[in-house]
Amino acid sequence: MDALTIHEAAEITDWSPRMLRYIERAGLIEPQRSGAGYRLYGPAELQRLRTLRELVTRFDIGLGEVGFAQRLRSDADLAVAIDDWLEAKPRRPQHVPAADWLRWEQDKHSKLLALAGAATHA
Amino acid sequence: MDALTIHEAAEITDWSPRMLRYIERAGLIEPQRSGAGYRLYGPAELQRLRTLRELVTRFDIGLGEVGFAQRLRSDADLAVAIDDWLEAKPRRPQHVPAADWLRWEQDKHSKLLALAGAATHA
DNA sequence: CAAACCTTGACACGCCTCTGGTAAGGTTCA
DNA sequence: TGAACCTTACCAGAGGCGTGTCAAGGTTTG
Repeated sequence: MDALTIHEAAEITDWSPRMLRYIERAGLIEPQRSGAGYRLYGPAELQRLRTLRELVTRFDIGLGEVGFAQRLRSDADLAVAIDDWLEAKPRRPQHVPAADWLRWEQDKHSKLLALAGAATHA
Repeated sequence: MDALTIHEAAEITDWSPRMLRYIERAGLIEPQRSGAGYRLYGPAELQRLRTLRELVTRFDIGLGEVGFAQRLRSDADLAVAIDDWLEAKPRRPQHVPAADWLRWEQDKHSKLLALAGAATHA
């Protein structure tokens, strides 16, 4: 059998068995199960566990962050909504050509100005 | 003067003054300051506050998430690293026999398996 | 069969987030 | 000047995260 049990996987990836279950519950790494329900970690999962550790320590992020990034790529509505909101910052992204930026910015403004107008009192 | 104080801005955006300060500390919306240090919210900030509220309630996310998305677009290294990790997700097609899958995995992660190889026992 | 695994569920603890307060002190303006 | 704002800096409390541990019970295997 080319798969490790949770304790074995934990040992060689330097996580604890507890954390392996936690990572699974976070939807990050979901190993196969044996007939009796035992978790079975194959080479791919082991590698992913190692790189996950490197990822979170290198950038000092949490598993929740990684899960959110995962959600971001599976939920297009969310990705678009957040991107729009961040884009609306009064800072011009460097990778957008000036002409495109301007036209896009005008579109956006026309939509928002109707709502924003009422707020300018003193 | 075309700018609101924190209490005024809070009232019309349906946040609390406390949360406006919190949102600022989270790096999401940083209003101008008056000479004496008073926060001054202009139309752009007010609109951004409203859309922020809609964003977090619609998708049930936290300010931390929005801040993380912001970090994601300003830190290319982070974005690439997370994207790579998510891309490497092992989706094992059910119709592929185990032996083929294993070889495919080895091709894909050939250099990584050198590290993982020691683990395949049991 | 018994040891040594595995499973889920729960309690616990420290730290962070979100949100509301309050206190001590500076600013604005009638 | 005094009321009514504003500022920062704390305390507080519920809830989530990261982690360990323990209990009750199923599985595997010598």
